[in-house]
Formats: sequence, structure tokens, C-alpha cells
Amino acid sequence: MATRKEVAELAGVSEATVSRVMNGVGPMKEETRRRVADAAARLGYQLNALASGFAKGRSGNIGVVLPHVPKVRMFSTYYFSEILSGIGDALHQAGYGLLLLYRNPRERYDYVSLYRTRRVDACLILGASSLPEEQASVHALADAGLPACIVDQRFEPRGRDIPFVGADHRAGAYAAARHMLDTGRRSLGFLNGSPHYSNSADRYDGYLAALADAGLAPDPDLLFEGNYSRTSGYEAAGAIADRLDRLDGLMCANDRMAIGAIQGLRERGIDVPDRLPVIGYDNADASSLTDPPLTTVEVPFYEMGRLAAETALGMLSGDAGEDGPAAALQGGPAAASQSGHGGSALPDDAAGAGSPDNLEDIAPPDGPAAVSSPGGAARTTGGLLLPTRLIIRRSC
Amino acid sequence: MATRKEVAELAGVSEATVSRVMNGVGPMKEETRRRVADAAARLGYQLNALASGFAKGRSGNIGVVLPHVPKVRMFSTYYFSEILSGIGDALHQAGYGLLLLYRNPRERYDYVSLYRTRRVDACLILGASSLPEEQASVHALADAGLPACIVDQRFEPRGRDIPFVGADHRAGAYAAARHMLDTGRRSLGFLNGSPHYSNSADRYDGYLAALADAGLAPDPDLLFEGNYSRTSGYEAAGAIADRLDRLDGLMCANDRMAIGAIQGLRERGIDVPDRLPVIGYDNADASSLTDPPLTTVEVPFYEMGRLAAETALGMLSGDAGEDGPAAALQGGPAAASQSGHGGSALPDDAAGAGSPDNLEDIAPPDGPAAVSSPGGAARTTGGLLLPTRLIIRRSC
DNA sequence: TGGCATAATGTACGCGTGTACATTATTGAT
DNA sequence: ATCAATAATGTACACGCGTACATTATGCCA
Repeated sequence: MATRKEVAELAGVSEATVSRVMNGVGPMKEETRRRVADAAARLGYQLNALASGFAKGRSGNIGVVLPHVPKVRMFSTYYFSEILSGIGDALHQAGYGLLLLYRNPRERYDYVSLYRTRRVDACLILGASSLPEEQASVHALADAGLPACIVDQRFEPRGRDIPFVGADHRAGAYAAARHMLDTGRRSLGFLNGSPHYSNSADRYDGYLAALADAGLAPDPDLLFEGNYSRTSGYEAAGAIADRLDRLDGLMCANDRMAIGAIQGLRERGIDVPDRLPVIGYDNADASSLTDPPLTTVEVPFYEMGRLAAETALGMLSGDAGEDGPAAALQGGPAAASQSGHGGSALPDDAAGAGSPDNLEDIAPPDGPAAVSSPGGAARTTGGLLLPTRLIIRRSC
Repeated sequence: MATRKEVAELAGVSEATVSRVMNGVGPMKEETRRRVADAAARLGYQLNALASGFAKGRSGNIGVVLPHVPKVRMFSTYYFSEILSGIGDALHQAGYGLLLLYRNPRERYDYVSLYRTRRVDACLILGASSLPEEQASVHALADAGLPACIVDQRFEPRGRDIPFVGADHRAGAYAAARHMLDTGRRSLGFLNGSPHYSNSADRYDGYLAALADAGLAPDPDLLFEGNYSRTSGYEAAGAIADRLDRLDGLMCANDRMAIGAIQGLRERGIDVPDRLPVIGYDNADASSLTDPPLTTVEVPFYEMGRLAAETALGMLSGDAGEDGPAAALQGGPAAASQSGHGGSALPDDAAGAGSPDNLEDIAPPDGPAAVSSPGGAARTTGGLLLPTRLIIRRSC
């Protein structure tokens, strides 16, 4: 392992000069720069990231926190892998490392220690819910005023808050419900996810808004609840079948529950879409594999990850970022809509089973103080909401 | 941020004593230990992992390398998320961090720099293939003699080699083919994956062995090739349909291709399983969601990740580990078969669609010098092969 | 009580870097 | 040619910890 001292000797300069060359700081003669670079190359010298981080008091790593319960596959892997991919690209581009952290949603998680021990410089929190332990953990992090970003989950505003980046699920659910209503449904059921997620509430809002716009009153008996797992959708099929005489359409808060519900309905001899049209949400991988392929709402998860990472990084590099995640949208080197993944590009093999249809023009009447911004994302207090898109297939 | 000095002063001891208490090294009076612990607690002091790692020359992080090509979802997310989960649990238990690294499979990747810059103490390589750039990168890592472990991919032995942990895909494919043959198929096609993966070759071996045991000769015209993506299976359906008159069964090297193939076949009016029974491989999430549910081979991905992590950690903590990954099996605090995930436990909602059937007794005649070991895993030169299990559903 | 082995603690330094500050070289204007 | 401003480089130290080694306390046996 070559060290800075050896490079300095070989190049005939001081260690400080080597340091400056390696970091590209301060003015220096081009010839000196080259001599040092050559010496470093000849010795195979590279900065010791550990020592460098130690001297700067920064690890150079961003913690990405995922929920994880042993033996239970609670969440869609599609969801996380897309977001992670976006995060990974953004962090790599900025020269940061991605430290993957698993958290048990039912236990208190000490975010602050991660910073105190310098394991991470910032955190991105994925799959958070408002379970008490979880909320308390996040509040402690917010109170400490540490750089972080919450992905796709909003907490109730309080003094200091952590910025979030999510998707406009209210608009997405509105578009889904609207599609059902526009195609003649009058009595639309809704299989929602756990109320611990702000997602669920947002989707419910969109559902209600679409009903209201169609002059329909919501029927509490047509509201079902699962926990976003396929099994919970499968199990909900019983209750749904019981209300079948009053239903002419079913909307689900995610694809996995929709798939489970379709399975359960089919086992009861209820055909989808002939007897009961169903619409999902997420545009997960599996949604195009099912029979029938699932009409669903595409969510820009990759972009979400990217923006969340850029938001957190923005809080690190000055700005004393009280601006929230919108700053990343405007100032980032690669803004959301230009990064080449997501947006209008179809993910891998999503095509071929139904014609995607951009229905951005069908917007919900009034979001939560949302204002559309240049990237197509809406900015709300303390957060950013990315636009979603309806994908029409054959299930409704 | 409290520092060691303040703790030492508050406790009335030297900094060295604080250090010893925090790390639990050397003999010390219980009262001293308590005094220091109290002082640390009162000041909210925690070890600075960065400084500690710097002093020890170790980052405390293990790099986990994943293939990643922008805009292309090349690999099953199920596969990686299961393996990652196993890795995460093992590393967390050992107090190590998980640094997620994305690699472009088509470019050379400088593993060695990761160590030289002290970003990681060891690496776990996932989704590796024998593409030239990739192979060269791995060889350089092996030549440097650095601690690492390759997951589910074997490279040809050479001087110094990196240990690997994988699954016995030869036996798995044998069981799958055998199941087909035992249920009356005589003319079994095989849709294999890219030959850049040792997986593919192993599965092909198992397929051939089962044919041979049934007294059948392989028909080269019934061998198809995809790239493990659903799309490639979908596209292969054309060639498969062309040979339909000579086929009475189709075996696929993974579930995604099987699902794609079934879709393609159905579009050509070929019913599965009535006209052509199909069997998959992996027991991915989606395999139980399809119509018909897919008979497949379960692979203990979680265990695979756990064992790989334990193998790499074993190379760190002495043993000058020339023993290969088997050491982790015997010596680890939680051996494979006891860790509670995988093994006989069904992953989440895999049940309910067909009766799983353990066919471990149907073993291939002769593996590549494989010897079964206490954990049920076979140990081969330089690597460990975990057992697979046939899961019978309705697609064949 | 003395001596010795061992436990328990303190002292001192190195780990490799970033950077504030001091110093020297260079340039340009007068 | 002189001086000042600025560029370019060197010097010196802090960052927080682990640990080899020195030192002191303790217990045990004769």
C-alpha cells in the first residue's frame, strides 16, 4: 500500500501538495499536478477513503433504510429495487456510497446513532409507516436536524421536519377511479392498504374525489382493507364476493393485492373483467404477467429514488437546505425529467400487453396545496410529489 | 458530540481505559467498567466508527456487488432481494455494514481499489457471469488474495480462487427433468439461459443426466436459449411452437422465461399444461401467481446469502481461510439449517397453490465431486452447493 | 513481611489525511 | 529596479481511536 508520503518523495513535493492534487483544491502549477499524478499512478496510490473521511468527519456513505421482518416478504421487491436503483445511480454519480440498513418496523430504530458514530452522512428512509415506534424514531431524527429524506411517506408536520419525496397518489388514485367511472362503473369498491401509510390515505382521497366528481356518494360497505400483500388481497376476496351484488368494479391500492383478489375471486367463479373489472396500482412487474393483464397506475419509482438521494445530498453540500426537496429538482446536475429512466420510457418489458395511455390531463380538482413544477412534479409543503400515469390493460 | 476524553474525565480514568471498556478488551475491574459505562451513557458517548475503523485499518463494511444496467431490468428482483436479505442478516449479526455497489457487467470493475481505499473489508459478488470483462475483474481480485465470496457462479479453477456459495442446480434440474419424465414425458425440450452463467451449464448437465437415466438421447433441436428474462421466454415461444410436433414437455431454466414462454405459447393457441406441460425454476414470487401456477424448483436464496456472508467474514477473522466456505457451515454461530428462514419453511405466501413435495431422495447419479455435508449442503472444490427442492403446481 | 506473578490502569504514539497558516516564487505596475 | 499582490508550495497539527509498553495495584505464598 503506497502512502501519501512516498508519492510526495517520488514527485519531489510536500505531502500537502499531493493532497491538493488528489483533491483538486487550490491553485497549482500544471506541471506539478502532472508530476504528482504520475508518481501516484506509478506507485498505484489512491486516497484512503477511510482516513480521508476521518479527517473530514464524513463517512462518504448514505444510509438507505429498508423495513425488514425475518421470514416475511412484506413489501413488493419491485417497489424497492426500482427506488434503490435510482438512489444508487444518484449516489454513485455524486461519489457517495450506499449503506443498506435493515430496520424492524416494530422496533424503535436509532437513526441518530448512525450519524453520531459517523457511519452515514445522511439517511434515506424507505417503506416507513406511521406505526408508533417508527414515527417516534423519525421524529427523533427530525428533532436532531440531521440531513435525511423520507421516500413516499408523509408524516404530520411539526416543528422541524424531514423532507420527503413521493408520488402524487391522490392524483393516481383519482385517475384510476375516474377511468373506472368513465367506462360506466357506478358502484366502485376500493381495496385499500394499511392506514399506517400516508399512501393509503392519499389514494383514498383520490378515490373519494373521483366519486364526488361523478356525483356519487361513497359506500362504506364497499371499502375493504388489506396490507398490500397478495395474501391479504386473496383473503379480501371473500368479503368482496359477499358484496358482489352491489359492485360493478374494484379498485385496489396496489397490484399485489389486486392479483391476490383476482385469484380469490376466480376461485369463487367470479370472472375478471367480465363479471367484475379490477384495476391495480404500481405497474409492478407482475401486473403484466397476470391473466388478464392488469390495468394499473405507473409510479416513477426510479425517479423517486433519484430525487430523494439528490435531496439528501443537497442538504449536505450547504444551502442549509430549508428549501425542501424542490431544490434538487431545479439545481441538480441531471434533473428528473432528463435522466433517461422512467418518465416516458417504459420499464423493460412492460409493453406488449395493452396500450399505455397517458392521462395526465385528467387531474384531480384540488391537491393538498400542490403546485406543479418544471419537472412535472408537484411541490407541496415539505415535499415533492411525482406524477403518476394510467396504464390500461385488459382487467377493466 | 461527546468525545472519549470527556468520558475519561467524567469517569476519572484514562482514555485508554475508556477505549478498553468500549471494546471489552483486556482485564478490568467491574467497578471501573460500570463507572465508564455510566459516564458514557450520561454523555451520550458512542464510538466513532470512522475513527475506530481508521485506527484499525478496517471500514467495517462489506461490499455487495450487483449487476446493473440503466433502464434494463435484467435480473429477477426476487432473486437478489432474497439473497440480500440473507446477507443483511448475517452481516448485521456480525456488526458489519452492507455497502451496496452497482456494477456494469460489460465494463471492467476494479474490485481491488475498493479494498485499497478501505471502502470495504471484503466483497460479495452477486449475479456474476463469465463475460470477459467480468471474468478479468474477478481474476484480478483473486490474484490479489483479498477476502471475497462469489454467489451462485463458478469460475474455472486457477491458482488462487475466490470461494463461492451456490445451489446445486445440477441436482435441481435433474429433479425437474426427472419429474417430467416420471409423469410420462418422452420428448422434453429445454429452454436454457445465457451460457455465460455456470448456472446454465449446471442445469443443462442435470437435464442431460435425467434423460440418460431414462434411456433417452438428447435432441439438439429441442434445446432453446434465452437470457433469463421474461421477454426472451416470450420470444422463444416461436421456436418452441415450431417444434411442437416433437415436444411433449418443456423445461425452463428459470420462472421468468417459463412465464414468458407460456404467454407466447398461449397466444399461439397452445395450452399449458394440456397441450404442453411446462416446468420452471427458482420458485420466484410470480411463479405462484401465473395461470396455471408453475411447477418449479425452490432454491434457498436466503441461505445462500447468509452462507456467502459468513464465508467472507470467516476469511476476515483469521483462519487464513484456505478452507473455503464450508468452514462457515460448521463453525458459524447460526448454521444454515437452523437460521429459521428457508430450508423447510415456505417463503411467505408460496403455499396454497399446489402441494409442495420434497423430492430430495431423487438425487442425480454423480455430481461434480460433490459430497453431502451436515447442513444438507454439498461441498465441492472451492465452493458450497445448497440443496434445491421441487415444488409441484399445476403447469405440469 | 517480603517477593513475585498477575491484574489493572496510565502514557505515548501512530494510523493517513485535510487544512490553517507561514513561507517562497512569480507577476505586473510603477 | 522595487514593491505589492497573488500564485504556489511547505510546515505543522488536529482528527478519535487502538494498542504496545510502562507503571502501579493486588493477591498469594512462604
